Amino acid sequence: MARAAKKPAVRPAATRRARDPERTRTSILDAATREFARHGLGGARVDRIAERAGANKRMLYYYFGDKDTLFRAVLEHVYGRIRAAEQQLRLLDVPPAEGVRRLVEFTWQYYLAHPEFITLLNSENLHRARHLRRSRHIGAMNSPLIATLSEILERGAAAGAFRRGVDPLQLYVSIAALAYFFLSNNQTLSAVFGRDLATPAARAERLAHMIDVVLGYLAAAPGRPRLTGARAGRYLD
Amino acid sequence: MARAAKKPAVRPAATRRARDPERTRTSILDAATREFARHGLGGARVDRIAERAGANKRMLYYYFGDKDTLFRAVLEHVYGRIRAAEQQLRLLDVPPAEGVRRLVEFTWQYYLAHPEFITLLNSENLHRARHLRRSRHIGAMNSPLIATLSEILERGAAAGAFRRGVDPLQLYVSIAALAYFFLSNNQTLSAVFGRDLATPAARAERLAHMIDVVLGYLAAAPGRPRLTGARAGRYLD
Amino acid sequence: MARAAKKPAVRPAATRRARDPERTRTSILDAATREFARHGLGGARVDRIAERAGANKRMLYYYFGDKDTLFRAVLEHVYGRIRAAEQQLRLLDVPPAEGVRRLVEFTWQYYLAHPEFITLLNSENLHRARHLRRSRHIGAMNSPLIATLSEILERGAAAGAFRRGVDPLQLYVSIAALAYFFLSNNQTLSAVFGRDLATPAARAERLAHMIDVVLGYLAAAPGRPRLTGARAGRYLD
Amino acid sequence: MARAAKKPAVRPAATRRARDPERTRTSILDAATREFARHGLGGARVDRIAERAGANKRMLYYYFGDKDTLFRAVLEHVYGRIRAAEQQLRLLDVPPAEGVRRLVEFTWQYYLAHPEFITLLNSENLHRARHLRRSRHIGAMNSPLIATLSEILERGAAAGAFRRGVDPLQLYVSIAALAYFFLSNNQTLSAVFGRDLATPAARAERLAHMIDVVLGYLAAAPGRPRLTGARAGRYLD
DNA sequence: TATGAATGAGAATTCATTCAT
DNA sequence: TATGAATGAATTCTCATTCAT
Repeated sequence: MARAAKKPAVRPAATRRARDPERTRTSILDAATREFARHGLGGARVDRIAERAGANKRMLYYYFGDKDTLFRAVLEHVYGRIRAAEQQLRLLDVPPAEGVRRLVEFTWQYYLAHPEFITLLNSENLHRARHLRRSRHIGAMNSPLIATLSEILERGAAAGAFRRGVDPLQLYVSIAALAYFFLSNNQTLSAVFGRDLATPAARAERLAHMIDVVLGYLAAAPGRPRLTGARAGRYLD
Repeated sequence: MARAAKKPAVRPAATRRARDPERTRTSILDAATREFARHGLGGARVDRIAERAGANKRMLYYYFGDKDTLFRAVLEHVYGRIRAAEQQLRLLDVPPAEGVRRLVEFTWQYYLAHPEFITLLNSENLHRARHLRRSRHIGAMNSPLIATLSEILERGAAAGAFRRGVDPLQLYVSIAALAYFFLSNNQTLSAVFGRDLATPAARAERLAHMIDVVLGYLAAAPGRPRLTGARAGRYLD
Repeated sequence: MARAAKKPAVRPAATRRARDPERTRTSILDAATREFARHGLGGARVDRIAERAGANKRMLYYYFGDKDTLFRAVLEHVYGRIRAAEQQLRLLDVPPAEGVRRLVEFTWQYYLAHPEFITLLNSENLHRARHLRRSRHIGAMNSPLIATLSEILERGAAAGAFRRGVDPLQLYVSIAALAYFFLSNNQTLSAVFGRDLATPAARAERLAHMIDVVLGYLAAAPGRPRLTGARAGRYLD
Repeated sequence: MARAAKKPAVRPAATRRARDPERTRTSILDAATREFARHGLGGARVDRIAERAGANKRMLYYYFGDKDTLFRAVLEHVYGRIRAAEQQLRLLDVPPAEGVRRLVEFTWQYYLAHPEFITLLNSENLHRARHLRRSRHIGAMNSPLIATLSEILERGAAAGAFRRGVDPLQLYVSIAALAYFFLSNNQTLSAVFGRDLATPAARAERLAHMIDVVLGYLAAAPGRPRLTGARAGRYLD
């Protein structure tokens, strides 16, 4: 209805966006990943995403519906990438202890190389996993490494190198925790302890420590009294 | 459509807020803590804070200047509370292993009882510790437990119960990490693994596992080759 | 938040719309009739029309130019339909009173069966008949029933059954009014009077009343003093 | 959070809006009445309302919540006005026929003087009385004239001047209908019949006709067979 | 004739913040 | 110290329309 008569669009053909849907979609997704990672869901700006993607803001809604759905797409995207990277690991090709060490190193390096994964997950947790739960791809986000780790633990225990009764899920979570927390909270830790924990040296120390903790725990002499499985009941609130 | 609209405001003088500056300030701070914890800095709403505090929005500016400064005040507040709680611990009154166990339990229980601490820290890290660095009280946020832990580690090593060469800061961070990550990421972990990790049983399991990991690591037989301190250089990027 | 987003569009060639220009045009017109009737001109959405028509949005512009012109086409379409229906009436084949009764009944039933006619007319009146005035078919929208009614009134008066001096246009408008208003305003009347006026019983009552009014008026005893024609001057503002 | 540092507001005190809440509210309501009446709910623009009210757009939300609620407030407002005007009528102070005539004249003149009432009601009916039904004042919108009319009909029937068995609600609706439809649809009727129905003469004619119809109907000789009450069953669909 | 992609100007609504009293 | 009213700049999302193929 005569919505403000169009200007004859004098824009030269060169600056017009190429008709490449896939490319448009991808550039929006990349820009969104970056924006959400940097500012969180609440702080992210749709305008900035569109601008950085070099796309018309309208396209963002055309392809993704709305901001929340776009956020979900971003989550699925980054989960997809970490799962793809995990596929490359060949943890069962080496001795158990080496396999665990590689898993710790991989986890550490992945988080280090993909800081957006950490902040995106934090945002999603702030929102109580609202978007993730709505995702149809959620099943695919469950890491296949749990099964691999289970196998490693069994082999290690069978060889007498590892303690018995370790829950692979708990261990997986702990490995993630040791790396994730240090990086996620790097800024506040550095501020509070008055010590820059982002230097290469500080990082190297951290990785070494993490490996020590994990392997040290797994290798612990069996004779010692220990809390596991059944005895955990003591800690029920 | 449909939202709260101005009602003709006929509040009788009697119900008007008493002129109790301290109480006003405190209720604003509490409401802000809750709001920032729940929605993050970007998602928090000044209006909601004022409303929940039962204070006029203007008061918020009167006492705290602006939203960012209020957020900083909240951070200082929650840090103050955890430090106060830590003061109560008497970790040196018991044997080293017991002291460490108590520290793990304390950390776990504090985070569990104060979920706002976790989300507030996550928000602050998203903002690269911007507010914390501006705080004059930042020195006071450095936990005194590092020193205590250092003493415990020494005693344990001297008694032959603990391994040597453990960096108390790294260990402190690891203990925090094992608890923090599980709780901070509880929602996404539960969603992805299709397993409710917020149940009492799941929590009890986690705590037991954490204690196992920490004590198992510390107790690890010294004879084994291990990566620490000097050898960490291998992990420099 | 949450809306329809682009799905990767993998529609197989087979399901693609056949190249049937007339069918495309018709389905767009039908969808538009429905959309404009339901939401008014301002509330109607071009997207919804295209979607419901199963046509590409571009086609809508190809065939009708723009939203306003499409609205005009819809008006012409519905006017055409009511005129066609009126052609079927054989009001002069029966006695005058019966003819009038049939006209009232027809009017009532047509509006009842075509609620879109009412809301479309309301929309057009809101826009001060802007589209209608631009229509080239506007002449054809003048109901032939005025002439028929004129003939009926004359016959009735000649037979001493009807009063004299009745303006057929005024009567035609009144008959329409009695039916139209009740149906057009059915929702607000029902709400305000706290009585569902859309039930079969309420409708039957209304029709009976309307017939009473019209025939009662026409049959009114002649001797009584009455205001018509010349004396209407009294009501000039 | 440092939302674009405010410009020092160099606006002279004179142009600053007076702190008169009631006046602000009223001017918004008036502007909204006009805008909704002219463009319908869908076509109305919140910006235009604010501008015409001389108020900041934000105030509209401050006082009314959102566009829909504002529309509801407008409806309540105009209903309130017509009910107030009806209160002034003293229909029982004159003979029955004169009372009815006055009611018809009042209805006509009110609609004529308040065209916004008509278009607002049309809009509300387009939206299926959605806003009205949500109104808490809906009870007060039921005209007290129904009761008055009932009394008039009884008196007239007792005096042998009016027919018996007339439903006051139906008659009230018919009176409204005869006036409302002519005015509501004036533009399309004028266009279609190629005759300007907005002239003083056309209006005078219409009013005279309406009075004739209503009084003629009421005065109709009782002996004639007639459809009322019980016999209405014939018209059940 | 048909389609999916793209556009720019709005549209409603929200937000942190300030003013007048 | 406290309050309700007011502000202007965003912010998300929408809409009619056009382009390239």
